[in-house]
Amino acid sequence: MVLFLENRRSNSLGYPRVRFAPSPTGKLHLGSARTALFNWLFARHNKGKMILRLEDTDALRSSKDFERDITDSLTWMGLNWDEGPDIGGPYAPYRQSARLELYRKAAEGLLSDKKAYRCFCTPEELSERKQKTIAQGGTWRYDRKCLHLEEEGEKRLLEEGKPYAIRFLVPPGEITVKDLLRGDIKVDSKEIDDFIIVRSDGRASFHLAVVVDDISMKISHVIRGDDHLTNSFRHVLLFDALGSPVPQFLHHSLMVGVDGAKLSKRHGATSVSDYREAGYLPSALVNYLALLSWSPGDEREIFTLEELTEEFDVRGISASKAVFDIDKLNWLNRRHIQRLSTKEVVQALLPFLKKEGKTELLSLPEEKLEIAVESVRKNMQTLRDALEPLDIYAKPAGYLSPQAKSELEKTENVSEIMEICVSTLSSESSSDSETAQRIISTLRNKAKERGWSAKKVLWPLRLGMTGETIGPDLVYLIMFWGPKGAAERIKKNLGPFVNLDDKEGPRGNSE
RNA sequence: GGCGCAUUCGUCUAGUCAGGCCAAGGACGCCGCCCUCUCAAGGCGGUAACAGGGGUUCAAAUCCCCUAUGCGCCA
Repeated sequence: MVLFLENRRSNSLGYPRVRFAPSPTGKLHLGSARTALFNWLFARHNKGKMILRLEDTDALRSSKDFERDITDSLTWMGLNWDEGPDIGGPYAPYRQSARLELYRKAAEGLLSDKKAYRCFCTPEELSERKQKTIAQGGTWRYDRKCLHLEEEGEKRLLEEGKPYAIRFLVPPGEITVKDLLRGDIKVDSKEIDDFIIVRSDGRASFHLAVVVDDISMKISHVIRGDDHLTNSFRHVLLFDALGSPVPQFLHHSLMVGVDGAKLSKRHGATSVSDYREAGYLPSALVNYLALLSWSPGDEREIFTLEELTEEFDVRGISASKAVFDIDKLNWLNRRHIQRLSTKEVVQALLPFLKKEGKTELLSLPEEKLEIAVESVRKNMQTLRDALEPLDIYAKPAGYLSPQAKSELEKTENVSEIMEICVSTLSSESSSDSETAQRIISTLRNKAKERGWSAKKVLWPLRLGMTGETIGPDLVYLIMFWGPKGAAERIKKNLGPFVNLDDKEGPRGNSE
């Protein structure tokens, strides 16, 4: 992407100040999380400050639960903030519901400076005039009917208590948004309506509130989604009208679903907490979100938050939309799980084991649980992927799945083979990895002596020990149960199938 | 409807600012092979793209113009 970097600081503090300003009207969305990440990386890389501001003026849709989900999710991802509603800061308060007075004052100031005016048009009147204009083939803009109200007329309407909105008087000329990714974006102000800054119910519009907050919180860089690009024209106007320098903008692309539409519920899980519960590591999610639209410029793909902080550069951000691809996230999650030690994987897994009520596994001695986890971790894409495979260690002996049974029925010399397995296992007693490996190679040799393939012995061994056709590597199974324990399991699982207590098996003792 | 932004393999992207190193590189996915007691994992290999059209130039994915498409915002 072409560069449009400027060193000019837009605040007077000499260090960058960025903000993440979610509305607590839903759980933290992946798209918002990506915006938060870009802000955070920008702040941390440039030794600036990250501000969390809650845009909670919509009392009906905002809730404390959502607020908690947002802060918990950010914290989980490792994205902290230097100022915010919970920790305060020099520009408090950090929630818009506590800043209404500021917006009211700003609106009054604009009104008395003649940079804004009262509009008494009702939605019905507006819609009627709009329809008419369109029917005549025109392009509708607010017609400034109320800008031209006689003083007397306005006074009368006010006295009557007629509700009014406050509109910003858009000055003529060209408006420029300076964007770090896209350069100078210009538009003729004729294209911009005299937009509403205070609604008829007295609430400040999004535009007014954001700009007033960004000014008073001395925000130097506004990093947000592409969907705000054309809103920024209005914001530039407001910064000017309020006598403030305009911050540097960066509008990153939107994250969309496979169908190209903005990522939403119908694409499946969309909140950070959904992914947390689905067994994704925060480091993997962060890595994935960063890699969507950002590239270090070389071929590296696996990054920790620390590495990203070090490497992050807005020049690496792409301006085009990014399709959310669960396959790549899965792959990255796998890689991040692989980077952990087995002890760390166990730790990450504990909440899931508890939640799923895996009490047999939770009551295992630490080293047994570690062997179990070690044996399944290479097949894990998500933490949840460990749950089902681990069940094999929780099941008591005395069971043969239909598939395992049918496999054993197909096996020739099954009694002889099982007898070899049991006697080999019984001759060892240590549960360490070397012993387990030695048992396997002994069995391989014994197969070879008889002119058999290794599979001829090892496959029935698996079936006999686990009662299942699929499961972890044999070495881990032997380590987990111990050689003697493994032999016992074979006897119990195969009890009704072959008589192993009888030293003279059906085919006789071949050793 | 107006305005704005975007457009390289199915997907994420490198390359575009400083035209030749690009018969376009990497990664995910997919396919195949190897490994192998199972399921996998892993290793190796393959597949596949400069939206279209004009121009500028000795040379264009890269510069200019037009068109198309997608998305966003405002109503």
